[in-house]
Amino acid sequence: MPLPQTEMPGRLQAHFADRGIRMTDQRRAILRVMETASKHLDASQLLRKAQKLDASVDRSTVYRTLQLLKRHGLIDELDLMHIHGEGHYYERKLNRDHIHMACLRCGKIMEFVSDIFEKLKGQVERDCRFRIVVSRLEIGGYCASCSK
Amino acid sequence: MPLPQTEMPGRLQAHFADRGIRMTDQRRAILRVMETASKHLDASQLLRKAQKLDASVDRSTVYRTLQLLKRHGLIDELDLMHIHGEGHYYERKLNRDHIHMACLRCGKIMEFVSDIFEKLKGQVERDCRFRIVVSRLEIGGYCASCSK
DNA sequence: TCCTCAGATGCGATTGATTCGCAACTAGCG
DNA sequence: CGCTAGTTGCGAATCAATCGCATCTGAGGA
Repeated sequence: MPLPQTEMPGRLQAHFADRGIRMTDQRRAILRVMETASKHLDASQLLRKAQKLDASVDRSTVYRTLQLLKRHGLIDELDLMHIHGEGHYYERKLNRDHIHMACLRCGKIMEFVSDIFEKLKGQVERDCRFRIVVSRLEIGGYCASCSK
Repeated sequence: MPLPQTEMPGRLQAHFADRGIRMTDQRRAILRVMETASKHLDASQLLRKAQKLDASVDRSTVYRTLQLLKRHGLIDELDLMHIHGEGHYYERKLNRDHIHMACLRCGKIMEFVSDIFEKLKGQVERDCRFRIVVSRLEIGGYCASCSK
């Protein structure tokens, strides 16, 4: 039997609690959507989904919460090569960075984890004496089925 | 003694001529700015510089020409981690892809060429059977002097 | 050299994403 | 339970980028 929502805060809510960041119904809804989203929500999708949990959530609050999450390094902001317009996409930052590939023909988004990517970041930190906070590798091209 | 402008077209103008793309005074001005820019112009900087060469250049023409250059794979579009707002930056695509690093404190932009990056792209093409057309690796963090 | 017209341009309006200003509201501490 | 700093909703504003359309022009052919 699943615990009631308030007792199953998830990592994002836990992070907020740890830092004494005030929790509101609206933030709870937004964080929950981010926690459970399968992938890559843009601001308006996030708004719609959050409003299903708490109808009072406003667009501004979504943007303000996204900024908060960005500042705390809890989410990554993606462009996905602007395949669907100029907006941004968001996803929870997980332990492992990954590459995003966008097929310019069918629009499919793929992800790829690579040790070589980790090595590359290591090289940048060492050779350029640059302390990496956030990194984003996006690739546009043609997926296997579309390049045939 | 430098040749007159019309006889020194540069690579972008040459590419246009090769493909039979119509050349106009406005495009000549915009291409010339892109050719000679040291780095990373956004659309409004590009507009201002192009208007110094041809006062009639309009904002729309700048955006239309940027689209044309993008479609022909002659320029890369960058975000530079949105350090200075939501707009885009453009630079001529050169033979060698490079990584862009943006210092979150001082705003400095650095570039870095790496064989490991080339290897990583090779891995993606091979392992994911993905034909890469364009790739963009941007890193945000703290440069050597700012991390002290 | 001149004609012609597909393609390019300027201008102003428009879109779409994001941010802001402000008055009202509320979480959470004492 | 009351206080107050932090948060919210709302509507207006901003900013980048695009569009519609009437006008103009590059460059190939007569």
